[in-house]
Amino acid sequence: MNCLSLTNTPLFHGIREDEIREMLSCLNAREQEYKKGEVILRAGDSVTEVGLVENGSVNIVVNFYWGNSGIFGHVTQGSVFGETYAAIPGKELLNDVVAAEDCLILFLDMRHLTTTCSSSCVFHQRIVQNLLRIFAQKNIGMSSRMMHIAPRSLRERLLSYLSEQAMEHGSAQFSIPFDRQQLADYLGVDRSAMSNELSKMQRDGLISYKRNEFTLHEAAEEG
Amino acid sequence: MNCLSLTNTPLFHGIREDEIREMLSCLNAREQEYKKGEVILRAGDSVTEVGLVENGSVNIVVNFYWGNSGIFGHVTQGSVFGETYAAIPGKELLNDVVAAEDCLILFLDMRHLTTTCSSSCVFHQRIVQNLLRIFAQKNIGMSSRMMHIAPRSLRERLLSYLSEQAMEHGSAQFSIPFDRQQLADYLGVDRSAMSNELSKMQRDGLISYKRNEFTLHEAAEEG
DNA sequence: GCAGGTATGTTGTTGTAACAACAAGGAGGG
DNA sequence: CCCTCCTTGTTGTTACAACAACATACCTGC
Repeated sequence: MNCLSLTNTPLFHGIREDEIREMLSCLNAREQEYKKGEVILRAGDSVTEVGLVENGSVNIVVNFYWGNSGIFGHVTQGSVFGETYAAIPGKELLNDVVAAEDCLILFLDMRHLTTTCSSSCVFHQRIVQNLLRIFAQKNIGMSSRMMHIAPRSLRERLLSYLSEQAMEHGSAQFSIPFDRQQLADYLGVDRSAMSNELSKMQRDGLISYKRNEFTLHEAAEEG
Repeated sequence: MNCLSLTNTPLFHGIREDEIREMLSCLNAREQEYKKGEVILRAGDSVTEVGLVENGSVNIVVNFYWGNSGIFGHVTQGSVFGETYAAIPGKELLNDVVAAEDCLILFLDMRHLTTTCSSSCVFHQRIVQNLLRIFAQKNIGMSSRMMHIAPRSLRERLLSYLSEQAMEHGSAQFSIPFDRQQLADYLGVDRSAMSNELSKMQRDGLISYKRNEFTLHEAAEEG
């Protein structure tokens, strides 16, 4: 049933399967199955556990005051949810977590995760580092997206994104991991408007591109 | 010189001043002063330490490919910076950290923070929990802002924000912590356009407000 | 090579939000 | 009280991005 090897999850990365099995009881872990559509966590709950998706996937659902709701995140096999709220004791959950398909969730108590027990301190440390890394990666992802969405104009958003990509690749020439539609969604703009703006930027000599291959040009080339 | 009590910082919260002093050597801590404008961390650096602002404040500065740059964050006394990158070994910093004024920084090695030493395990645990809380709060702040900025239209952004505020206050009537300009900046829109939209929404019967006091109305009231 | 589908680019129209400029309320100080 | 500063609301104009509809390029299986 459980096809997922916990060693390969971000949370247990660096710990052997047999060591994990040993830890689970000490960690006060519990497994629970959910049918598609079942609510796993509800807005208003006080969360003390991290949920690890062993099978299937879950949606993060936000409910608005006027009754409508929207899917704000999707957590797939091997990833965790609820960690943000579990890390702030007493903080009430602001969204629902709903099974996107039939799924199996492993719940781990946050306090047990972060508190060293007598038997396996070294693994606790490892898990803590993994947890911190998970948070940090989420943080980086969100803050760079924020950075790109902050400018008002379409062109500035594109420049901000391409600028960062160039930085990351350490080169003015690179390929991006998105197709046009995905990039548009990421930047929160319309796809065709974006395509349009890209070709204007190319005409203006700022960039050149072919499909996903981009090259950034110098700013002031007019001597 | 050091007017800041470390006990009152989010990182050392819950640990007494004298206990902190004891820990600092064990934590491999070092203090360093910077003059206004000095670069504390530079894009491309590999960061292993968390910086705690004991005095003054620092700016997070992003450099774009075309030479321009922008201030993307401001870290004040008692708060930390660099924690995100220190939590991901090997990850290169994507922005500069610059002294916004003369300042004193306490550097703490991330590995020492998260690795229990023989003498004071209980405080390490506390610090780890504090670190996780710091990350989690940053996460919540960013993801809710992302949520509000995601919609294209001004009205939807306002509804998203007001909806969340109602949730948090547990009531359809509440006051918001922003003035109009701050709210506009937060939502990434123009202030006057927002004021305009707010009055339209009031005319449409969706909400009513007076200054910072808002009341949300039912969606379908036509009976 | 051809057919069908998908991804990308192009164009024109329309709505909406930024912008600018100003009016109307408070709040605080002399 | 008057004056000034600051915040908020209002209006009209303009620029720009969403939208729709279509054209072209690219890919895949046949």
